[in-house]
Amino acid sequence: MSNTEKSMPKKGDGREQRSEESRARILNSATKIFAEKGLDGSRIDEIAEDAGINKRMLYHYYGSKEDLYVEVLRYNYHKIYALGKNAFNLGYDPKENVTRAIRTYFYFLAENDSFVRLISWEALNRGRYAGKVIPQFFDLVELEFGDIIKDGIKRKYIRPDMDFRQVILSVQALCLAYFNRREIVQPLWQEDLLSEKMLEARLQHILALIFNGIVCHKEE
Amino acid sequence: MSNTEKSMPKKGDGREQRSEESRARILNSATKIFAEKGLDGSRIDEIAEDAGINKRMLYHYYGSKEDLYVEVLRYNYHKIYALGKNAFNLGYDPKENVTRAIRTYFYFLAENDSFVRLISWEALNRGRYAGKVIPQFFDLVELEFGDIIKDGIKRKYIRPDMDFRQVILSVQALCLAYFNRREIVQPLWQEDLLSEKMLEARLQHILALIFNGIVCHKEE
DNA sequence: GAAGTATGTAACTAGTTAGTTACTTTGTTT
DNA sequence: AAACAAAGTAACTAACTAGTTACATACTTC
Repeated sequence: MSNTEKSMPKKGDGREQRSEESRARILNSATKIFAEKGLDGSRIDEIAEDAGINKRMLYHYYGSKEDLYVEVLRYNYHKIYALGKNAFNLGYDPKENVTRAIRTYFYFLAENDSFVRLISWEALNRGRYAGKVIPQFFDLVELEFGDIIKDGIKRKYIRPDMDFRQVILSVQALCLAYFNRREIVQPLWQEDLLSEKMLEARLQHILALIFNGIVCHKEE
Repeated sequence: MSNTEKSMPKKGDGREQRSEESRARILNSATKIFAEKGLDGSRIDEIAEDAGINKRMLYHYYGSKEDLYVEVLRYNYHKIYALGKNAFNLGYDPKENVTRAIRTYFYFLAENDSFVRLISWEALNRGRYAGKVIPQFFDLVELEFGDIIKDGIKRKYIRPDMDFRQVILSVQALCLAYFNRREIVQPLWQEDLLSEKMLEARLQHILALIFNGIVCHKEE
């Protein structure tokens, strides 16, 4: 669905508001198209058309294709930054903390396909553009999750030989890969990976793996 | 390093051999450049120049940019197919089997950066091109690793509630992410992620996670 | 309500890019 | 060695694409 229909500027609007709406429409369309096709695969004309705006104004607001791309990254990374700030706070029970953080992260990814794809493109871009944006946002989430892990170790719930950086990377990987590699996996699994049932099954698998691994343990 | 220097066709070579060499040089250069920049980011002219060959011949041998890309995928997927055939055979000890398979896969990725990047691009392409190649190769590896997991369950070493498809995806994710997200992680970790020490540390972390998870267990 | 400024449009430009064509060189076969 | 075919070259084309320019419209402010 194109962006145009839902919010073309009305004639009576104030100038500032219309401009604000134009900027927002461009950002939404750019998010959609950059996420779908990457920086190289996307066309400025397509973004402008999808946003229902003239190319002239797109350049007026965002300067260049690359600048727009960086803005898109900033805009989307901000979402997960906000998520971390709200949902990653430390409660008493370590298992509870880790579970909540992973669940929050997992369902955030499930609902933000653009985000998943944007960070995947960026990984392939070797973080060339994300580097301009990440220092402000990303490590904050990582650090907050890192605190949860470190707290779990201190309370002797998590094994002390676990490097929290490795754990963070692993949790990210386990969550991301499910969405990231969805289209590759789908034909082999023959199931709708985004159904409520399958999402929950994946989350439970991740939690089981993170907490206990695949091996039979006598206790629990 | 360009491909040209090492193997420009010698004047005395037979026609067939020169042609074979040209095809190979194109495939190597294309692998390098497609892996680096993706399908959209790569230029045919750049590939031709790197291969030290005229564009005319590139089209003569491979037809079109997309066809060449598919050939590159086929060529590289074949490597891991060969790997699976040799290294994923079933021994007696389930833990041993899983360990060997993961170690083999992990170090294969460590040594085949192009492969890592190509499958990552393909995930973002929604498997559009890999789909033409995967049926022959990829699921074979997956199935062989699947057999190892299923065997482990039968022997009561692996928990019976583990879905082997989820386990495969998780192992892939844990290995891939380390290389895939290397450049993003590097500035935060401040270490050379490809050093022998760090590679082995990551592998040990993956094995620990897969077998036992992060939680303290009394036995072992 | 006039002047000024932000928003918007369409046509254009200069450079790029996948793919082609007309032609040359070189190895092979008889 | 002549005839043929495969390998190779350089210049070209048509379509595309990021970014610009000259011009028009409409809101705001004085």
